[in-house]
Amino acid sequence: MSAEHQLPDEMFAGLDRAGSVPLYAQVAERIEAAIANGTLPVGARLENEVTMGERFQLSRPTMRRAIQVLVDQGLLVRRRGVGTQVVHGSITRGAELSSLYDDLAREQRRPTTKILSFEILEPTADLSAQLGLDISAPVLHVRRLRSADEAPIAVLDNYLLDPEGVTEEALEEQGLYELLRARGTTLRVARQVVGARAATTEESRRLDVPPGSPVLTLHRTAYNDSGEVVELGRHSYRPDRYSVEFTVVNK
Amino acid sequence: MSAEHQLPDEMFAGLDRAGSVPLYAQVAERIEAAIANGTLPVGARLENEVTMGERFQLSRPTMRRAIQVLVDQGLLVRRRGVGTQVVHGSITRGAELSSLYDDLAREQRRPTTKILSFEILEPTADLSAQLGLDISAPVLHVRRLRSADEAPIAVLDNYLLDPEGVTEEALEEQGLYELLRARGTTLRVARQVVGARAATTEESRRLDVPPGSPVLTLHRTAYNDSGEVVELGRHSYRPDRYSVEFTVVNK
DNA sequence: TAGTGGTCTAGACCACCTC
DNA sequence: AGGTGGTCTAGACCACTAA
Repeated sequence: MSAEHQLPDEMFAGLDRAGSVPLYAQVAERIEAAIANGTLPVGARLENEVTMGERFQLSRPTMRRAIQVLVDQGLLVRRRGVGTQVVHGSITRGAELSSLYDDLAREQRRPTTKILSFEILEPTADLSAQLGLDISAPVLHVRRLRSADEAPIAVLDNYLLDPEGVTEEALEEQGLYELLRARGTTLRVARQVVGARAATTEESRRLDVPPGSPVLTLHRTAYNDSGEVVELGRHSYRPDRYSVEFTVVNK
Repeated sequence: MSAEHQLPDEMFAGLDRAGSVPLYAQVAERIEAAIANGTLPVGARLENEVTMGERFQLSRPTMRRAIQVLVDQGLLVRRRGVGTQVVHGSITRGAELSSLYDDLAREQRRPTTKILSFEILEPTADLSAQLGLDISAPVLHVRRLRSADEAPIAVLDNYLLDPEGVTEEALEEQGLYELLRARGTTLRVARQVVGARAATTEESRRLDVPPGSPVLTLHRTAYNDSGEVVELGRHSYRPDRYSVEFTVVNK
């Protein structure tokens, strides 16, 4: 049906085999760039993976892995016996394990944070019940107001199971997740639930919306690379200023 | 730190090498089951991949692939030099490319559907603008009310770019996605945006909630395995009865 | 029938972490 | 130093699609 799309030779030259970036990642980047800049238009059918592997001077498994990265991102679709094609429509990144602060910074807006409260909670049965988690040591609870370009966006409640190294001053400056990275805590997995409800009176005041108007809620449980819970998020967003976007791929 | 967890020999026996289910998928299923039934408790460290591969009589790449499936699902975390561990906390599946109907059926509730409207829309500039897509052929628009156990859950607006084979009667019986599968349309990728807003007057009547109360909205664009748009969804959920859940993995 | 992607093997070498 | 996962190779055979 659709003709095969030939890519220029330049694209296949000069992979860095010595550096620390894996070859499959370098190749995936190049193909993604080709899609982004129109070299590979939407709907185009790519050369087959064997030929592309030869042009990159890569083995077939490595070439396949590069393509798979983009399939998992929802940029390409593959069919046995047919080929690989670029998905139609604008390219949007899926949900990432980043914070709202990172999201806004990426979009070139000026995010600001105001700390509303900053306190250590003692481990009680009540707290465990409220968080749905067995709490056995003091927990840091932070409530913040996140704005962009002076406009309020979200009220963020976060519970840190290990408060070490997190200060009120640092939080004013950078995102919580950036702070955790700096501390050596790596977040590997997060489970998120998105819902909606009416704003509480405090939320309506903070977000400058009428009492009882809708807010978008996001509950997040984040795990470190040992699989332990390190952080809980309970966030409320102004729905006219924020929404949650993600891509789903059928395997 | 944490001791290695030994798995019973039975678990490694009897893979089906002749059937159509890939070996890596069979192995992933077994490990997932072991996590689900407590054979592999949360936080447990697995044997290393080489040993497990030998016990399954699999090559290392195949064993790795099986493990990677579960890492991508957020069930396992891996660290070089350390090992593979089970993530703490309850196991929840990530967002899948399924419909609300499928979700409810999986949870053993009795989903019902009432068709509110069923019409073919002619391709006009207005429609293209409304859907944010270039519409050049007639489109099927369906509005449905989805309930479970008699309680209304969602108002579903769907736009099918190729209406062939979809009838009002069939939609009463089965989910839209099931119907599309039966027609030979496979949905491969979907981009989704979750938001919130106040219910319209119709929504408040249909969902039996006060006018202006919050609804959770989900916009979905679904693509077939040629990467073409096949369906658009514009859904409004009663937020006390539905939320969107997904897992994010940092790579 | 020819061409495509999907699966699987049996190695190799390396980077990283812990002791 | 020893053990872990991460990357890469060079093949093989198969399932599916389209002409």
